[in-house]
Amino acid sequence: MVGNKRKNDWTTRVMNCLRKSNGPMSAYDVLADLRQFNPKIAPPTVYRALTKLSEQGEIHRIESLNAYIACQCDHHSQASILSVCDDCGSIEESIAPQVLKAISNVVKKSGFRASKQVIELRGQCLSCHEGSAA
Amino acid sequence: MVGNKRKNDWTTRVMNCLRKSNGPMSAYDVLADLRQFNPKIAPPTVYRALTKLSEQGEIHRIESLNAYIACQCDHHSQASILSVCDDCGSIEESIAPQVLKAISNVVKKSGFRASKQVIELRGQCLSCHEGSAA
DNA sequence: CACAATTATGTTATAATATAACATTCCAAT
DNA sequence: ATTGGAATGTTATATTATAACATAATTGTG
Repeated sequence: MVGNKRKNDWTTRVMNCLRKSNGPMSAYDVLADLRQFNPKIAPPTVYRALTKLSEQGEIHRIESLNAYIACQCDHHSQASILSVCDDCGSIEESIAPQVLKAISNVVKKSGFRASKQVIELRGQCLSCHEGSAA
Repeated sequence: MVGNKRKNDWTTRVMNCLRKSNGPMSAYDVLADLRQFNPKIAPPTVYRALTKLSEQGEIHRIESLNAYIACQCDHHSQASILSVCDDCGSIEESIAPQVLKAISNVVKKSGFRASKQVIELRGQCLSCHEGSAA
């Protein structure tokens, strides 16, 4: 085969699973879902797929939730802000060039070389706070 | 008692433990350390203390490491950038008003209300990359 | 092709992180 | 002293993740 891709492998199935999901899934949520294809599938298979997809920027690991979500934009491999609604669990992904710029301005001073950025917001989405007292 | 503080409780001991540490500690690292005061101490005690200290801004939970570190600045409760060196494990904390501003500009548009920001960088600190090919 | 080398996948077991649920103690207010 | 609430202790278990090794598929080379 020419590329490094194969049809119907677990990586593809994990990707499909996350795309079908309305929200973030834990690795074990994904595992449960994949049992439909093979009831004997084990955690390492899922984690390997999640790692690969994450490296490729096709999914995001939400560090503050220990959960995973399909990248919602086309800017794979570009850092984004993940806004997690603590009420409804929805995730919003924002492309954030201004934030990346601001971050690079800050760490430039100290000489730190970032290979990865984690930017997550926890709070309430618009529809969960509008009309409420909070 | 007047305030809500007590001397020599576990919260204080956890705080001291993290302050003495050179770097981030896992909850179980802290647990092991606290066994010197009471060999029978159990995880919930440590997690309760970590939660309380975290809410007060006296320590930071590093989400991408599942570890904890004493706040290194005096700006408790203000979001900061945590730069994690993947080579030596050191953590650098930067106060980041520009970043907070940039983030607020981004999410303002969508109506998301952030109650907490997680901003973490993974990479190499200055002393770990200077003089190296990378 | 035969074979070795490499990479991917499967499998078993266990490590590491975190919390639920309930019991007990402490202490303040009545 | 009693009660009510908060903090702490205790037991058990849930959740997340990886180590270590086995097997199979793929590729490169003579």
